Amino acid sequence: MLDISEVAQRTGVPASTLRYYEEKGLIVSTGRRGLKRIFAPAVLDQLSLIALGQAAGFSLEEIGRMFSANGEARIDRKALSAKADELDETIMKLSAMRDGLQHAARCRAPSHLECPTFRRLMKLASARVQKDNKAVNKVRRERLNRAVEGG
Amino acid sequence: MLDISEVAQRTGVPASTLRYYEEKGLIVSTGRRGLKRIFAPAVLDQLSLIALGQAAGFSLEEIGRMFSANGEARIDRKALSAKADELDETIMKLSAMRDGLQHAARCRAPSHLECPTFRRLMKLASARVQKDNKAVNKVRRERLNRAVEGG
DNA sequence: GTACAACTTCAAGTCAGCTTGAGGTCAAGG
DNA sequence: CCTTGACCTCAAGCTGACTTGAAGTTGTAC
Repeated sequence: MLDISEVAQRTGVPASTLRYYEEKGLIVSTGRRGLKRIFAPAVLDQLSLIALGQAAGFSLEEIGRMFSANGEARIDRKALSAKADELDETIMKLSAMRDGLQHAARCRAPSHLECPTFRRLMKLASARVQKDNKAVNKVRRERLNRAVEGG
Repeated sequence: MLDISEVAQRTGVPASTLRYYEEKGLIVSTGRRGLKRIFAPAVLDQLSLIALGQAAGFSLEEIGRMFSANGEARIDRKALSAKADELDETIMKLSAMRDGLQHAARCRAPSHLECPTFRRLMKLASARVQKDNKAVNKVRRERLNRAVEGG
């Protein structure tokens, strides 16, 4: 049985975040000693699972829907497979981007704006940047770096 | 010369966003007719460039640093190449994730938590999920979908 | 038995990338 | 000349994932 600071120390997840996750139903504490939360060691696995989900680009809400908060993280295999497919699509798109950027870096056109390949990429990127924009971005790559560091 | 609604219509970027981008120095309007902004057609390219950058996962700030706001978007080839490499790393990591998820979906272990491959993945993902977490996530895949739609 | 460090709750703040709303201006058409 | 609607500004609001701070509680060491 672990107290919150032990969990924090072992996982690198701050205590404030652990409380937040519990509030959101992503993890559970198995009891209290006075006021203080007590966690079962299984929570460590839970947290790894959450980190995995985040690194794969899923929101906490999605992660919450993927598996239960009590130690027994039973993931629906169909859902997992669907997520893998989603990820695969993302990967293919990012690959196209990467290739475009690489081309632009090598390309000898006087300006990227005059490089046909670069323009094609730009066109792709600007196609249908419609409404329904909402939240944010950025952390993802950082989180990924921390998560899978070393490949 | 285009007014803001024409730019909005042609690019799918809302007027409010265009004003926001101008405020942030990502684009420039070439003048005013009365109060109303006037844009040079070059802004359309600018906006494509911004969309491209966002789709590749860069923040507006990074994008701003990569090229100037006036039509002449001269991108440093070295920076481009570096970004491509960054993207490549991201892709490799996401690929590892995808493979892990696929494995977990097929794997016959009673619970994913008992599947060695899945555990290895989790370990990777949870390694060094340290401090310095900040902003958000999520939109990225969506934005990418809009941006590169159709691969 | 008392000090104190470590916990607790709850409300508010942060960040990016925008959107929304109130209230104001002004060029063009009738 | 006057109306109108598209534009303007500025401030505030929104989402997700947390963090921070104030104020209260408490197991443990002395």
